[in-house]
Amino acid sequence: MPRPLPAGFYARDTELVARDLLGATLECVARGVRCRGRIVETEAYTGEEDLACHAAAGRTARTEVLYGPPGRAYVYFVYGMHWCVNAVTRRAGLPSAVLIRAVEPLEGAAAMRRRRGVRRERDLTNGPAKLCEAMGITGVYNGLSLQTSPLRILSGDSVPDADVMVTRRIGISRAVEKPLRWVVRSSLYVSHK
DNA sequence: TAAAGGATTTTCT
DNA sequence: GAAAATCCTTTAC
Repeated sequence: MPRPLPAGFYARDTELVARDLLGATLECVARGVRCRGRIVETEAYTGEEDLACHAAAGRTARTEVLYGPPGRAYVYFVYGMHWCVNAVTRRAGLPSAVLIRAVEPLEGAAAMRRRRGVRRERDLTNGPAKLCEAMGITGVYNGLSLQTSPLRILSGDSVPDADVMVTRRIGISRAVEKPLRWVVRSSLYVSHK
């Protein structure tokens, strides 16, 4: 049986955590229904100096969780309608996190279809807000430990380096300095996107 | 397949 | 007041 990833897993360099989260299992128990998905795409937000990271705005009510201990969920609301979920990384005081960008349904696909509406199977969870809607993840989970129910990340498959793509993504429109973000995804996701 | 525009509200300037 | 760690639909090629 898979076990929750230990606290030490998250207390490392954010890009490493993003890489190693591939293949792990995201689990959410909402309204008594358990959904599980295999993580296939992640994105690293490295800290205050990363202008694309919410922590670039400094310590505010919104970013408080980012400044807290690693291994907690940072769930934020964006574009007036979407939720997205992150795993907080590095020690308390260093605000950084890994955005879960896509999963492959492993369990609870029926509930996912119900929440998302009738869609092509591939469109169920292939985006950061799509997977939250599918699994029932909302702001009520913000700040919770990822090692305990209802929202957890469990050890999963190890993904060979050969099956991992790493993209150094540059740019947000308004910034003078370019922020750096690291997108990491498995070829399994790429192949059927 | 790609590009463009709208939805909708929180957040910080 | 502007932009946002997105998604969906429509329109064009």
